[in-house]
Amino acid sequence: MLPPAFYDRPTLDVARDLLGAVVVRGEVRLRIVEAEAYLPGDTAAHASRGRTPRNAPMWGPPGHAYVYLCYGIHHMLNLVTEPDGVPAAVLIRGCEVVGGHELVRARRGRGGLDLIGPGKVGQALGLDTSWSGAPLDGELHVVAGPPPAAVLTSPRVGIDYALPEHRDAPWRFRAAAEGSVVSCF
DNA sequence: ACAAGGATCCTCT
DNA sequence: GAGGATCCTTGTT
Repeated sequence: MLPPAFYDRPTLDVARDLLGAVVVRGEVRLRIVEAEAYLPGDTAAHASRGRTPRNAPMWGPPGHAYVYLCYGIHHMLNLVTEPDGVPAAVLIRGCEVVGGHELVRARRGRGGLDLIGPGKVGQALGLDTSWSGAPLDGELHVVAGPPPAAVLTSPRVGIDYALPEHRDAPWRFRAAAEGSVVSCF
């Protein structure tokens, strides 16, 4: 499984390198195909408005989860990066189911196995805010996987409130679908 | 103690 | 393509 040192690096590098890796909780195994970086000093990041009980894990040691509730419904999974004391994380925005299909189907209901969208990832893993701050070395962890053949970058989603230089920064990373040409952006 | 809004998803038209 | 769901976190009174 990926060690804390993997996360203890510049967040943009970690976000890109997470593509192809597999998030594991029990039977459920999800290959990461889309992620966004939230950097120190980034006005799109929760951490930019100061440390609060909710976002405290972002300041914590690397290799831990930061899970929060969005729109009262969706549990978002982030992986904390950079050294202890530096607030940064990678949001897992999209995955492919590579194990535990039945459990994912049961958790997602009619939603099926499509896991493009951070809320769907949290639901497929059965996460809630009690997982926030959990180390990624136990029931929830990440293992290495084959990297994608190509990586697409684009601006991040849903952060219109951020300063333009952060709103427009290409800090969203997506694995190019196998056999596809560059498109969809 | 209160009000506002959010790193979204699903359904319906 | 638009709107509602849904509730916690946060900053303010």
